Amino acid sequence: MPLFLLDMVGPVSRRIPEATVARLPVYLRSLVELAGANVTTVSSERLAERCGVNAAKVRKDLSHLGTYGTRGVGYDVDVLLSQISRELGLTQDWPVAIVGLGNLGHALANYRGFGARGFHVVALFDADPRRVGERIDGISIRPMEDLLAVAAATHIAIGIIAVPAAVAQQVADRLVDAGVHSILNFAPTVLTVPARVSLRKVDLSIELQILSFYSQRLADGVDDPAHEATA
Amino acid sequence: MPLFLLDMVGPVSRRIPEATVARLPVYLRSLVELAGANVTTVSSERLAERCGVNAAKVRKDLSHLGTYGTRGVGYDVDVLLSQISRELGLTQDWPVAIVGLGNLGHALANYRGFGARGFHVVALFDADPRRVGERIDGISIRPMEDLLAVAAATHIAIGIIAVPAAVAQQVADRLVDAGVHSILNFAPTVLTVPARVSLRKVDLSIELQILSFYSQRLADGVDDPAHEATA
DNA sequence: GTTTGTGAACCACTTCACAGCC
DNA sequence: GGCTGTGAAGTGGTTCACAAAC
Repeated sequence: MPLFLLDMVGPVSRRIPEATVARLPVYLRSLVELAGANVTTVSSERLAERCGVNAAKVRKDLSHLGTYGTRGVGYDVDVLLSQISRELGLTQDWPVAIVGLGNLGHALANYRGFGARGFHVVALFDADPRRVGERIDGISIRPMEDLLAVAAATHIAIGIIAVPAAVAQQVADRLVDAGVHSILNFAPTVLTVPARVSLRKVDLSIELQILSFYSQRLADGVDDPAHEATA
Repeated sequence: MPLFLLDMVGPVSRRIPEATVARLPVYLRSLVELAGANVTTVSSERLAERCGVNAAKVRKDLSHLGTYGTRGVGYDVDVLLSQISRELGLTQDWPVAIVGLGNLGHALANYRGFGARGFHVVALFDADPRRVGERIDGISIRPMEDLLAVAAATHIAIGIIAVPAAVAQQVADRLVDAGVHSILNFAPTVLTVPARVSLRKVDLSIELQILSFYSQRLADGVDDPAHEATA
Protein backbone atom coordinates (compact mmCIF):
# COMPACT_ATOMS: atom_id res chain seq x y z
CA MET A 1 0.00 0.00 0.00
CA PRO A 2 1.43 3.42 -0.96
CA LEU A 3 2.39 5.50 2.06
CA PHE A 4 0.26 8.48 1.09
CA LEU A 5 -2.87 6.40 1.51
CA LEU A 6 -2.16 5.52 5.11
CA ASP A 7 -4.13 8.34 6.67
CA MET A 8 -7.18 7.44 4.66
CA VAL A 9 -7.23 4.10 6.38
CA GLY A 10 -7.32 5.82 9.74
CA PRO A 11 -6.86 4.46 13.22
CA VAL A 12 -9.92 2.27 13.08
CA SER A 13 -8.03 -0.46 11.25
CA ARG A 14 -5.26 -0.88 13.82
CA ARG A 15 -5.36 -3.89 16.09
CA ILE A 16 -5.81 -2.60 19.63
CA PRO A 17 -5.07 -4.93 22.55
CA GLU A 18 -8.06 -5.77 24.71
CA ALA A 19 -6.32 -4.50 27.82
CA THR A 20 -5.81 -1.16 26.12
CA VAL A 21 -9.45 -0.94 25.05
CA ALA A 22 -10.48 -1.44 28.68
CA ARG A 23 -8.33 1.50 29.76
CA LEU A 24 -9.32 3.98 27.05
CA PRO A 25 -12.57 4.91 28.84
CA VAL A 26 -10.56 5.73 31.97
CA TYR A 27 -8.24 8.00 30.03
CA LEU A 28 -11.20 9.57 28.31
CA ARG A 29 -12.93 10.40 31.56
CA SER A 30 -9.83 12.04 32.89
CA LEU A 31 -9.35 14.01 29.69
CA VAL A 32 -12.93 15.29 29.89
CA GLU A 33 -12.21 16.54 33.39
CA LEU A 34 -8.98 18.17 32.27
CA ALA A 35 -10.71 19.82 29.32
CA GLY A 36 -13.39 21.07 31.70
CA ALA A 37 -10.67 22.66 33.81
CA ASN A 38 -9.24 24.31 30.68
CA VAL A 39 -6.06 22.27 30.75
CA THR A 40 -4.78 22.11 27.18
CA THR A 41 -1.84 19.74 27.46
CA VAL A 42 -1.10 16.67 29.52
CA SER A 43 1.96 14.43 29.86
CA SER A 44 1.80 10.66 30.03
CA GLU A 45 3.14 10.99 33.56
CA ARG A 46 0.31 13.21 34.73
CA LEU A 47 -2.41 11.31 32.92
CA ALA A 48 -1.06 8.07 34.31
CA GLU A 49 -1.15 9.37 37.85
CA ARG A 50 -4.74 10.54 37.47
CA CYS A 51 -5.78 7.17 36.06
CA GLY A 52 -3.89 5.02 38.53
CA VAL A 53 -1.60 3.37 35.99
CA ASN A 54 2.02 3.92 35.04
CA ALA A 55 3.31 6.30 32.43
CA ALA A 56 4.85 3.72 30.13
CA LYS A 57 1.50 1.99 29.90
CA VAL A 58 -0.26 5.21 28.96
CA ARG A 59 2.25 5.89 26.21
CA LYS A 60 2.08 2.36 24.86
CA ASP A 61 -1.72 2.42 24.96
CA LEU A 62 -1.96 5.75 23.18
CA SER A 63 0.62 4.72 20.61
CA HIS A 64 -1.86 2.09 19.46
CA LEU A 65 -4.20 4.87 18.37
CA GLY A 66 -1.59 6.75 16.42
CA THR A 67 0.98 9.44 17.07
CA TYR A 68 -0.88 12.21 18.82
CA GLY A 69 1.75 13.35 21.32
CA THR A 70 4.52 15.91 21.01
CA ARG A 71 7.94 15.01 22.42
CA GLY A 72 9.06 17.39 25.11
CA VAL A 73 5.50 18.65 25.51
CA GLY A 74 2.91 15.94 25.98
CA TYR A 75 -0.53 15.33 24.52
CA ASP A 76 -3.05 17.93 23.43
CA VAL A 77 -6.06 17.28 25.63
CA ASP A 78 -8.70 18.09 23.01
CA VAL A 79 -7.04 16.13 20.24
CA LEU A 80 -6.57 13.09 22.43
CA LEU A 81 -10.09 13.38 23.73
CA SER A 82 -11.61 13.33 20.29
CA GLN A 83 -9.34 10.55 19.06
CA ILE A 84 -10.27 8.29 21.94
CA SER A 85 -13.96 9.16 21.57
CA ARG A 86 -13.81 8.24 17.94
CA GLU A 87 -11.89 5.05 18.60
CA LEU A 88 -14.44 3.96 21.20
CA GLY A 89 -17.29 4.69 18.83
CA LEU A 90 -18.72 7.39 21.06
CA THR A 91 -19.31 9.77 18.19
CA GLN A 92 -22.32 7.74 17.27
CA ASP A 93 -25.46 6.88 19.14
CA TRP A 94 -26.04 3.50 20.74
CA PRO A 95 -29.64 2.57 21.53
CA VAL A 96 -29.79 0.58 24.76
CA ALA A 97 -32.51 -1.72 26.05
CA ILE A 98 -32.81 -2.85 29.65
CA VAL A 99 -34.44 -6.19 30.37
CA GLY A 100 -35.64 -6.79 33.92
CA LEU A 101 -36.83 -3.90 36.08
CA GLY A 102 -36.44 -5.08 39.60
CA ASN A 103 -34.39 -3.01 42.02
CA LEU A 104 -31.27 -3.05 39.90
CA GLY A 105 -33.04 -2.53 36.60
CA HIS A 106 -34.82 0.48 38.05
CA ALA A 107 -31.55 1.91 39.31
CA LEU A 108 -29.99 1.42 35.89
CA ALA A 109 -32.96 2.94 34.09
CA ASN A 110 -32.71 6.03 36.27
CA TYR A 111 -28.96 6.30 35.87
CA ARG A 112 -27.97 9.76 34.61
CA GLY A 113 -24.85 9.59 32.54
CA PHE A 114 -26.14 7.11 30.04
CA GLY A 115 -26.98 9.96 27.73
CA ALA A 116 -23.73 11.76 28.43
CA ARG A 117 -21.76 9.73 25.95
CA GLY A 118 -23.86 8.34 23.17
CA PHE A 119 -25.87 5.78 25.08
CA HIS A 120 -29.64 6.16 25.10
CA VAL A 121 -32.11 3.93 26.81
CA VAL A 122 -34.80 3.38 24.21
CA ALA A 123 -36.73 0.44 25.63
CA LEU A 124 -37.48 -1.38 28.87
CA PHE A 125 -38.77 -4.93 29.11
CA ASP A 126 -40.09 -7.05 31.93
CA ALA A 127 -41.82 -10.41 32.04
CA ASP A 128 -43.94 -9.48 35.05
CA PRO A 129 -47.32 -8.16 33.82
CA ARG A 130 -47.64 -6.07 36.98
CA ARG A 131 -44.62 -4.05 35.96
CA VAL A 132 -45.61 -3.68 32.32
CA GLY A 133 -46.92 -0.21 31.54
CA GLU A 134 -45.04 1.51 34.36
CA ARG A 135 -43.07 4.51 33.13
CA ILE A 136 -39.49 5.21 34.18
CA ASP A 137 -37.98 8.48 33.13
CA GLY A 138 -40.52 8.78 30.33
CA ILE A 139 -40.13 5.27 28.95
CA SER A 140 -42.79 2.68 29.58
CA ILE A 141 -42.04 -0.91 30.43
CA ARG A 142 -43.10 -3.34 27.75
CA PRO A 143 -43.79 -7.06 27.91
CA MET A 144 -40.99 -9.39 26.81
CA GLU A 145 -43.07 -10.44 23.81
CA ASP A 146 -42.56 -6.99 22.28
CA LEU A 147 -38.80 -7.42 22.13
CA LEU A 148 -38.58 -8.61 18.54
CA ALA A 149 -40.97 -5.97 17.24
CA VAL A 150 -39.23 -3.15 19.10
CA ALA A 151 -35.81 -4.35 18.04
CA ALA A 152 -37.01 -4.34 14.45
CA ALA A 153 -38.33 -0.78 14.76
CA THR A 154 -35.47 0.78 16.72
CA HIS A 155 -32.21 -0.98 16.08
CA ILE A 156 -31.13 -1.93 19.62
CA ALA A 157 -27.34 -2.05 19.85
CA ILE A 158 -26.81 -2.95 23.49
CA GLY A 159 -28.93 -5.12 25.75
CA ILE A 160 -28.59 -4.93 29.52
CA ILE A 161 -29.71 -8.03 31.38
CA ALA A 162 -30.96 -7.39 34.90
CA VAL A 163 -33.21 -10.39 35.41
CA PRO A 164 -32.87 -13.30 37.85
CA ALA A 165 -30.13 -15.80 37.01
CA ALA A 166 -32.63 -18.53 36.22
CA VAL A 167 -33.99 -16.72 33.16
CA ALA A 168 -30.90 -14.80 32.07
CA GLN A 169 -29.85 -17.26 29.38
CA GLN A 170 -33.22 -17.25 27.71
CA VAL A 171 -33.28 -13.46 27.77
CA ALA A 172 -29.82 -13.45 26.21
CA ASP A 173 -31.04 -15.82 23.51
CA ARG A 174 -33.97 -13.55 22.75
CA LEU A 175 -31.76 -10.51 22.56
CA VAL A 176 -29.45 -12.30 20.16
CA ASP A 177 -32.43 -13.38 18.05
CA ALA A 178 -33.53 -9.76 18.01
CA GLY A 179 -30.21 -8.79 16.44
CA VAL A 180 -28.54 -7.28 19.51
CA HIS A 181 -24.78 -7.71 19.21
CA SER A 182 -23.62 -6.38 22.60
CA ILE A 183 -24.81 -7.62 25.96
CA LEU A 184 -24.01 -6.44 29.44
CA ASN A 185 -25.02 -9.09 31.95
CA PHE A 186 -25.81 -8.27 35.58
CA ALA A 187 -27.34 -11.65 36.35
CA PRO A 188 -25.14 -13.93 38.45
CA THR A 189 -24.76 -16.68 35.90
CA VAL A 190 -22.56 -17.67 32.98
CA LEU A 191 -24.12 -16.84 29.64
CA THR A 192 -23.38 -18.40 26.28
CA VAL A 193 -23.72 -16.33 23.12
CA PRO A 194 -22.51 -16.72 19.53
CA ALA A 195 -18.92 -15.61 18.93
CA ARG A 196 -19.96 -12.53 16.98
CA VAL A 197 -21.84 -11.14 20.00
CA SER A 198 -19.88 -9.11 22.57
CA LEU A 199 -20.60 -10.09 26.13
CA ARG A 200 -19.45 -8.46 29.33
CA LYS A 201 -20.57 -9.08 32.85
CA VAL A 202 -20.90 -7.28 36.14
CA ASP A 203 -21.18 -9.65 39.04
CA LEU A 204 -21.52 -8.31 42.55
CA SER A 205 -21.11 -11.57 44.38
CA ILE A 206 -18.00 -12.51 42.45
CA GLU A 207 -16.47 -9.17 43.35
CA LEU A 208 -17.32 -9.67 47.00
CA GLN A 209 -15.83 -13.15 46.99
CA ILE A 210 -12.61 -11.90 45.45
CA LEU A 211 -12.39 -9.25 48.16
CA SER A 212 -13.10 -11.94 50.73
CA PHE A 213 -10.15 -13.97 49.47
CA TYR A 214 -7.71 -11.10 49.91
CA SER A 215 -9.25 -10.10 53.24
CA GLN A 216 -8.61 -13.56 54.53
CA ARG A 217 -5.06 -13.50 53.21
CA LEU A 218 -4.50 -10.19 54.93
CA ALA A 219 -5.86 -11.57 58.19
CA ASP A 220 -3.57 -14.58 57.83
CA GLY A 221 -0.61 -12.30 57.28
CA VAL A 222 0.20 -13.61 53.81
CA ASP A 223 2.11 -10.90 52.05
CA ASP A 224 0.24 -10.73 48.76
CA PRO A 225 1.15 -8.08 46.26
CA ALA A 226 -1.36 -5.27 45.90
CA HIS A 227 -4.13 -6.02 43.45
CA GLU A 228 -6.49 -3.69 41.70
CA ALA A 229 -9.87 -3.81 40.12
CA THR A 230 -10.23 -5.28 36.67
CA ALA A 231 -13.95 -4.87 36.07
CA MET B 1 10.42 -28.62 56.16
CA PRO B 2 9.70 -32.31 56.79
CA LEU B 3 7.13 -33.71 54.39
CA PHE B 4 4.77 -34.92 57.09
CA LEU B 5 4.16 -31.32 58.17
CA LEU B 6 2.92 -30.20 54.80
CA ASP B 7 -0.75 -30.77 55.42
CA MET B 8 -0.63 -28.73 58.58
CA VAL B 9 0.33 -25.71 56.54
CA GLY B 10 -2.76 -26.16 54.40
CA PRO B 11 -3.73 -24.61 51.12
CA VAL B 12 -3.96 -21.09 52.54
CA SER B 13 -0.22 -20.58 52.22
CA ARG B 14 0.03 -21.35 48.52
CA ARG B 15 0.45 -18.48 46.11
CA ILE B 16 -2.66 -18.36 43.92
CA PRO B 17 -2.59 -16.33 40.68
CA GLU B 18 -4.96 -13.39 40.60
CA ALA B 19 -6.64 -14.70 37.44
CA THR B 20 -7.38 -17.95 39.23
CA VAL B 21 -8.82 -16.18 42.27
CA ALA B 22 -11.22 -14.32 39.97
CA ARG B 23 -12.49 -17.62 38.55
CA LEU B 24 -12.91 -19.54 41.79
CA PRO B 25 -16.26 -17.87 42.54
CA VAL B 26 -17.53 -18.98 39.13
CA TYR B 27 -16.51 -22.58 39.78
CA LEU B 28 -18.04 -22.37 43.23
CA ARG B 29 -21.39 -21.20 41.92
CA SER B 30 -21.48 -24.04 39.43
CA LEU B 31 -20.54 -26.57 42.10
CA VAL B 32 -23.33 -25.34 44.35
CA GLU B 33 -25.77 -25.91 41.50
CA LEU B 34 -24.36 -29.37 40.85
CA ALA B 35 -24.55 -30.27 44.52
CA GLY B 36 -28.16 -29.05 44.54
CA ALA B 37 -28.88 -31.41 41.66
CA ASN B 38 -27.28 -34.25 43.64
CA VAL B 39 -24.37 -34.61 41.24
CA THR B 40 -21.48 -36.08 43.20
CA THR B 41 -18.63 -35.99 40.71
CA VAL B 42 -17.60 -33.63 37.97
CA SER B 43 -14.82 -33.69 35.38
CA SER B 44 -12.73 -30.66 34.46
CA GLU B 45 -14.28 -30.90 31.02
CA ARG B 46 -17.82 -30.63 32.31
CA LEU B 47 -17.09 -27.94 34.87
CA ALA B 48 -15.22 -25.95 32.24
CA GLU B 49 -18.15 -26.08 29.88
CA ARG B 50 -20.55 -24.89 32.55
CA CYS B 51 -18.25 -22.02 33.47
CA GLY B 52 -17.40 -20.95 29.96
CA VAL B 53 -13.67 -21.67 30.18
CA ASN B 54 -11.51 -24.50 28.90
CA ALA B 55 -10.72 -27.70 30.71
CA ALA B 56 -6.96 -27.18 30.99
CA LYS B 57 -7.58 -23.90 32.75
CA VAL B 58 -9.91 -25.51 35.26
CA ARG B 59 -7.35 -28.17 36.05
CA LYS B 60 -4.53 -25.69 36.39
CA ASP B 61 -6.65 -23.43 38.57
CA LEU B 62 -7.75 -26.23 40.85
CA SER B 63 -4.23 -27.60 41.08
CA HIS B 64 -3.28 -24.36 42.84
CA LEU B 65 -5.60 -25.30 45.70
CA GLY B 66 -4.17 -28.79 46.11
CA THR B 67 -4.80 -32.24 44.72
CA TYR B 68 -8.50 -32.82 45.09
CA GLY B 69 -9.24 -34.71 41.87
CA THR B 70 -9.09 -38.39 41.08
CA ARG B 71 -7.55 -39.48 37.79
CA GLY B 72 -9.95 -41.35 35.61
CA VAL B 73 -12.88 -40.08 37.68
CA GLY B 74 -12.93 -36.32 38.19
CA TYR B 75 -13.53 -34.10 41.20
CA ASP B 76 -15.81 -34.81 44.13
CA VAL B 77 -18.35 -31.98 44.06
CA ASP B 78 -18.69 -31.62 47.83
CA VAL B 79 -14.98 -31.77 48.52
CA LEU B 80 -14.19 -29.22 45.87
CA LEU B 81 -17.03 -27.01 46.99
CA SER B 82 -15.79 -26.85 50.54
CA GLN B 83 -12.16 -26.38 49.52
CA ILE B 84 -13.00 -23.42 47.31
CA SER B 85 -15.29 -21.95 49.98
CA ARG B 86 -12.50 -22.17 52.49
CA GLU B 87 -9.94 -20.75 50.10
CA LEU B 88 -12.18 -17.78 49.34
CA GLY B 89 -12.76 -17.17 53.03
CA LEU B 90 -16.47 -17.85 52.77
CA THR B 91 -16.54 -19.97 55.88
CA GLN B 92 -16.38 -16.82 57.92
CA ASP B 93 -18.64 -13.83 58.12
CA TRP B 94 -17.85 -10.54 56.43
CA PRO B 95 -19.69 -7.47 57.72
CA VAL B 96 -20.47 -5.10 54.85
CA ALA B 97 -21.30 -1.40 54.92
CA ILE B 98 -22.91 0.47 52.06
CA VAL B 99 -22.20 4.16 51.67
CA GLY B 100 -24.58 6.17 49.52
CA LEU B 101 -28.23 5.17 49.22
CA GLY B 102 -29.38 6.65 45.98
CA ASN B 103 -30.95 4.40 43.36
CA LEU B 104 -28.00 2.06 43.17
CA GLY B 105 -27.32 1.98 46.90
CA HIS B 106 -30.95 1.09 47.52
CA ALA B 107 -30.81 -1.69 44.96
CA LEU B 108 -27.64 -3.06 46.57
CA ALA B 109 -29.10 -2.83 50.06
CA ASN B 110 -32.11 -4.83 48.95
CA TYR B 111 -30.03 -7.39 47.12
CA ARG B 112 -30.84 -10.89 48.32
CA GLY B 113 -27.86 -13.16 48.04
CA PHE B 114 -25.56 -11.08 50.16
CA GLY B 115 -26.39 -13.27 53.10
CA ALA B 116 -26.15 -16.45 51.09
CA ARG B 117 -22.38 -16.66 51.34
CA GLY B 118 -21.03 -14.98 54.42
CA PHE B 119 -21.70 -11.36 53.52
CA HIS B 120 -23.96 -9.38 55.81
CA VAL B 121 -24.95 -5.78 55.42
CA VAL B 122 -24.51 -4.34 58.89
CA ALA B 123 -24.61 -0.61 58.25
CA LEU B 124 -25.82 1.99 55.75
CA PHE B 125 -24.52 5.53 55.51
CA ASP B 126 -25.61 8.60 53.61
CA ALA B 127 -24.58 12.22 53.75
CA ASP B 128 -28.06 13.50 52.90
CA PRO B 129 -29.95 14.24 56.16
CA ARG B 130 -33.25 13.56 54.40
CA ARG B 131 -32.25 9.96 53.86
CA VAL B 132 -30.86 9.44 57.35
CA GLY B 133 -33.19 7.40 59.53
CA GLU B 134 -34.89 5.61 56.66
CA ARG B 135 -34.90 1.85 57.14
CA ILE B 136 -34.04 -0.60 54.39
CA ASP B 137 -34.58 -4.25 55.07
CA GLY B 138 -34.46 -3.60 58.80
CA ILE B 139 -31.30 -1.49 58.82
CA SER B 140 -31.54 2.25 59.28
CA ILE B 141 -29.48 4.74 57.36
CA ARG B 142 -26.99 6.62 59.48
CA PRO B 143 -25.21 9.89 58.89
CA MET B 144 -21.66 9.74 57.56
CA GLU B 145 -20.39 11.09 60.87
CA ASP B 146 -21.29 7.81 62.55
CA LEU B 147 -18.92 5.83 60.34
CA LEU B 148 -15.96 5.78 62.70
CA ALA B 149 -18.06 4.92 65.74
CA VAL B 150 -19.94 2.16 63.94
CA ALA B 151 -16.75 0.75 62.46
CA ALA B 152 -15.28 0.65 65.95
CA ALA B 153 -18.31 -1.19 67.33
CA THR B 154 -18.88 -3.64 64.47
CA HIS B 155 -15.70 -4.46 62.63
CA ILE B 156 -16.64 -3.57 59.04
CA ALA B 157 -14.67 -5.70 56.58
CA ILE B 158 -15.99 -4.49 53.25
CA GLY B 159 -17.16 -1.04 52.27
CA ILE B 160 -19.31 -0.51 49.20
CA ILE B 161 -19.14 2.96 47.70
CA ALA B 162 -22.28 4.03 45.84
CA VAL B 163 -21.97 7.80 46.08
CA PRO B 164 -21.47 10.37 43.30
CA ALA B 165 -17.99 10.44 41.76
CA ALA B 166 -17.22 13.84 43.22
CA VAL B 167 -17.24 12.58 46.80
CA ALA B 168 -16.10 9.00 46.28
CA GLN B 169 -12.46 9.61 47.16
CA GLN B 170 -13.30 11.26 50.45
CA VAL B 171 -15.65 8.42 51.32
CA ALA B 172 -12.88 5.96 50.50
CA ASP B 173 -10.50 7.88 52.76
CA ARG B 174 -13.01 7.76 55.59
CA LEU B 175 -13.54 4.03 55.13
CA VAL B 176 -9.80 3.44 55.21
CA ASP B 177 -9.50 5.59 58.35
CA ALA B 178 -12.25 3.49 59.89
CA GLY B 179 -10.13 0.38 59.36
CA VAL B 180 -11.96 -1.06 56.35
CA HIS B 181 -9.52 -3.10 54.27
CA SER B 182 -11.68 -4.01 51.28
CA ILE B 183 -13.57 -1.58 49.09
CA LEU B 184 -15.91 -2.15 46.20
CA ASN B 185 -16.33 1.06 44.23
CA PHE B 186 -19.38 1.75 42.07
CA ALA B 187 -18.61 5.43 41.60
CA PRO B 188 -17.29 6.31 38.13
CA THR B 189 -13.92 7.61 39.25
CA VAL B 190 -10.43 6.35 39.98
CA LEU B 191 -9.79 5.89 43.69
CA THR B 192 -6.48 5.85 45.50
CA VAL B 193 -6.06 3.75 48.62
CA PRO B 194 -3.05 2.47 50.59
CA ALA B 195 -1.45 -0.66 49.18
CA ARG B 196 -2.71 -2.85 52.03
CA VAL B 197 -6.33 -2.08 51.12
CA SER B 198 -8.02 -4.20 48.45
CA LEU B 199 -9.92 -2.20 45.91
CA ARG B 200 -12.17 -3.39 43.14
CA LYS B 201 -14.47 -1.44 40.92
CA VAL B 202 -17.68 -1.83 38.98
CA ASP B 203 -18.11 0.83 36.35
CA LEU B 204 -21.16 0.80 34.13
CA SER B 205 -20.05 3.47 31.73
CA ILE B 206 -16.67 1.86 31.17
CA GLU B 207 -18.41 -1.41 30.35
CA LEU B 208 -20.71 0.33 27.90
CA GLN B 209 -17.81 2.08 26.22
CA ILE B 210 -15.92 -1.18 25.81
CA LEU B 211 -19.02 -2.69 24.20
CA SER B 212 -19.28 0.39 22.01
CA PHE B 213 -15.73 -0.14 20.79
CA TYR B 214 -16.41 -3.69 19.68
CA SER B 215 -19.82 -2.76 18.24
CA GLN B 216 -18.13 -0.21 16.05
CA ARG B 217 -15.50 -2.71 15.00
CA LEU B 218 -18.21 -5.17 14.11
CA ALA B 219 -20.04 -2.54 12.08
CA ASP B 220 -16.78 -1.69 10.31
CA GLY B 221 -16.24 -5.34 9.51
CA VAL B 222 -12.97 -5.65 11.40
CA ASP B 223 -12.54 -9.27 12.26
CA ASP B 224 -11.71 -9.06 15.95
CA PRO B 225 -11.34 -12.23 17.92
CA ALA B 226 -14.15 -12.94 20.34
CA HIS B 227 -13.74 -11.29 23.70
CA GLU B 228 -15.38 -12.06 26.99
CA ALA B 229 -16.17 -10.29 30.20
CA THR B 230 -13.44 -9.77 32.75
CA ALA B 231 -15.36 -8.03 35.54
C1' DG C 1 15.99 19.95 29.65
C1' DT C 2 11.55 17.47 28.79
C1' DT C 3 8.67 13.96 27.09
C1' DT C 4 7.27 10.78 23.49
C1' DG C 5 7.39 6.38 20.97
C1' DT C 6 9.14 1.88 20.90
C1' DG C 7 12.30 -2.18 20.60
C1' DA C 8 13.71 -5.50 24.01
C1' DA C 9 13.35 -7.88 28.34
C1' DC C 10 10.33 -9.47 31.46
C1' DC C 11 6.32 -11.43 33.57
C1' DA C 12 1.71 -13.61 34.10
C1' DC C 13 -1.35 -16.37 32.30
C1' DT C 14 -3.06 -19.81 28.88
C1' DT C 15 -2.86 -23.79 26.24
C1' DC C 16 -0.74 -27.96 24.76
C1' DA C 17 0.39 -32.49 25.28
C1' DC C 18 1.41 -36.35 27.80
C1' DA C 19 3.01 -39.16 31.77
C1' DG C 20 0.89 -41.08 35.67
C1' DC C 21 -2.88 -42.92 38.11
C1' DC C 22 -7.54 -44.66 38.42
C1' DG D 1 -10.13 -46.39 28.45
C1' DG D 2 -10.72 -41.99 31.09
C1' DC D 3 -9.23 -38.04 33.49
C1' DT D 4 -6.00 -35.51 36.37
C1' DG D 5 -1.83 -32.89 37.24
C1' DT D 6 1.90 -30.53 35.28
C1' DG D 7 6.21 -29.47 32.70
C1' DA D 8 6.94 -27.03 28.43
C1' DA D 9 5.63 -24.00 24.81
C1' DG D 10 3.00 -20.20 23.41
C1' DT D 11 0.60 -15.68 23.95
C1' DG D 12 -0.54 -11.24 25.50
C1' DG D 13 0.56 -7.61 28.31
C1' DT D 14 3.74 -4.77 31.22
C1' DT D 15 7.81 -2.40 32.21
C1' DC D 16 12.36 -0.85 31.13
C1' DA D 17 15.38 2.08 29.08
C1' DC D 18 16.79 4.98 25.57
C1' DA D 19 17.09 7.22 21.01
C1' DA D 20 14.56 10.73 18.63
C1' DA D 21 12.05 15.04 18.67
C1' DC D 22 10.78 19.18 20.66
